[in-house]
Amino acid sequence: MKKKKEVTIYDLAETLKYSPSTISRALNNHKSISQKATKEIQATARKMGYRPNSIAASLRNKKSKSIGIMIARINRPFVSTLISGIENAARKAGHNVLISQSNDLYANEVSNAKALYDSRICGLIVSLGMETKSTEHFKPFLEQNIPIVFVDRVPEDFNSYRVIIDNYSAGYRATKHLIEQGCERIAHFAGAQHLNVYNLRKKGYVDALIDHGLKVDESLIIDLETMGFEEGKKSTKMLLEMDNPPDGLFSSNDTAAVSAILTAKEKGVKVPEEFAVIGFNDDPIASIVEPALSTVSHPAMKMGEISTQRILDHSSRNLDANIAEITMLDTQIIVRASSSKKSTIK
Amino acid sequence: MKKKKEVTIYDLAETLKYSPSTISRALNNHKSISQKATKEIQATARKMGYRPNSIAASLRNKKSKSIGIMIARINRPFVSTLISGIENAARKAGHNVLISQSNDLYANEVSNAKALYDSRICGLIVSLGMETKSTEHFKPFLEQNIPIVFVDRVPEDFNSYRVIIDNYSAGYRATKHLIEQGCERIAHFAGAQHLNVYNLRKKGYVDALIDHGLKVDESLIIDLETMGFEEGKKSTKMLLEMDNPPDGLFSSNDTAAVSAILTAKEKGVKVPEEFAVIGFNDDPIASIVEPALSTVSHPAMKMGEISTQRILDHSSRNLDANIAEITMLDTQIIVRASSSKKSTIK
DNA sequence: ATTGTTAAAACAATCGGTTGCATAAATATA
DNA sequence: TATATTTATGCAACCGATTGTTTTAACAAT
Repeated sequence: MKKKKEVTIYDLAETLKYSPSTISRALNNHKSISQKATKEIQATARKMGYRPNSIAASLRNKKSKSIGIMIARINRPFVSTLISGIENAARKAGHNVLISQSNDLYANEVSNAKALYDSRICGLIVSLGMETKSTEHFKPFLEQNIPIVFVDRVPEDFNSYRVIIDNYSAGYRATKHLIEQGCERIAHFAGAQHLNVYNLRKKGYVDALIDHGLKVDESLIIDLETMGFEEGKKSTKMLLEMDNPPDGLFSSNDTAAVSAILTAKEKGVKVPEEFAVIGFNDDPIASIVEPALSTVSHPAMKMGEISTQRILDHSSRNLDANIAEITMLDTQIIVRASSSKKSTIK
Repeated sequence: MKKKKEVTIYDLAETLKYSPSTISRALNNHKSISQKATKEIQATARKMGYRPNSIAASLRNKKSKSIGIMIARINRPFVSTLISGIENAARKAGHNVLISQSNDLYANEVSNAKALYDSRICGLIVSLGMETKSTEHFKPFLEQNIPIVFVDRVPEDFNSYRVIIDNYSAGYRATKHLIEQGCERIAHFAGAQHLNVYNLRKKGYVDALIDHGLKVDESLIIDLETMGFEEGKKSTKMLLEMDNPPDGLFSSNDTAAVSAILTAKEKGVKVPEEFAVIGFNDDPIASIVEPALSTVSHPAMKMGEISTQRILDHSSRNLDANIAEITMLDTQIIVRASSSKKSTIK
């Protein structure tokens, strides 16, 4: 219960017979303070165990050095890696990282936005939840010129920074890869279509089929709601029990893709020979499942770093938050055994 | 660049002809303010778009409503789930969560501790990094009566809250399980021995062998430094190429256990018949590998929630941080195919 | 009508830095 | 030597909420 008294700039001022303003400036290496005084003050600060109170500074500056994160769930490989990238970059720049997760509930997203706003974060990084269709709750940030960076799952209609991958191209290339492996009836696990990531992947898939002279069969396209394991399993069963089952599958995530592989094997359908599969994300499970899952890799860590950079730049250059700078990153098709009908890539 | 002016309690005071103190009390539902005034003030606050400035409150209260987290790496299944649990519980209580990762570097851990301290967090949740042997950098928190909760990887010599699992018992039971399945020469992948989690698991392993009349062969115990995939692979090869190879393996994490399974299969060694394997953590890869990996499950989410609760309780009941309350949670042996030599559990 | 009691609201200090402006001291210029 | 200029430091207001201590008002008791 006895707390050691904190050392403040006032204590330093008294000890050193300087004014608090001089102490403050010296600690911040302000040029208008003499070398001698600066050195002396910093040395004494260290000696006396001075620790800056960043809350006080934030209040005065009307802005904290904290970056807020809003995501649906932290414990997803992609998301946790994204956060890791954000944290690394932020920490290096002397910023803190505040996280909040919505658990995919819109109401939580709204209240988290409020909480982060009240914390006077200097920037916000968001990947939308499944339920989110409105973006009203982000407006207050722009009104205070607090930059928002949308990552991966971005809204269509909101003017701000975006750090994304080319989902259309990724979907197109993943599908093309299956076609090149000789697939002729390719199914697709599509996610919730109001989320642009899933929507664009599906578009890429459809266009790839068309461009290669394959017909688009709506019965092979399944909009999985959660893209979860059980859902994938059920849909795979359904697909494989069709009169004219597919010989390939492009799943918009790895979880569903892995469940498809396991389900196919259970049913005695050979992967990739009779059923080639490619997923999306390159989660750890992708390299463990047998046959190993071909997939599309996301530069998650890099996306986090870039998002942070956007915010830091915005703050330091005093930009207007009401802009729309889009950063689109490359994805990579990772070919593993689950789709290798022709080559003998393991 | 044009920012909308923030509404403060002073604006409300002026509009409503009340003093700022009355406004503040009314907004906090203080009993000394009349029902009528409280209602009127809260209504106007809403109408005028008032948002509390939690920074100002923190400064005045000398304490923020933020819980700090220090971990080695965010993008690990156990850690991200732990954080998820912390965040859920904290958010529910109106607290923010500040994260920091050390990437397993001691220097980072020290500087992150400083940064969090400067942010005047109201509590700290820590899982130690691989390199950490000293705990000096945590002392300042206790001096300010800021509670520290160590989770999972806890120090031996630091008096504070701990939320842990019974690693000794888990190690003992995991090993016993292999013995019951008929294993007679059981190897062990042990982690860095200065970390108590690995140390205790090893102790449990050793004692289980002894208690069941098996001899402890030091050549079967390998202290993997990072417990990573490649390291596991190399060590598994080494083990299986011994003159008298082991017929079972208890690995202190799933990553190394999975690599062992894959390596054994590559070498034509049958799992579990010739080489039964059990891991630790119940990562997603454990259920995907074939044969599915038996393992020990951690209640990661719950550990996060409990840790948060410790901090909230501490703050609300104004306790002394210099105490050592230990919460030990149960683990569960999850039996899957990789260790099922006898039964036919899938 | 006077004093006592209670309820409601105001006053003013405080938290710990930051910063525009004023002032003092030191140096340069005329 | 007097004045202009530069350099270094101090003064004081400010950020926005909180809270112990009055003060004021309203009502009850005598």
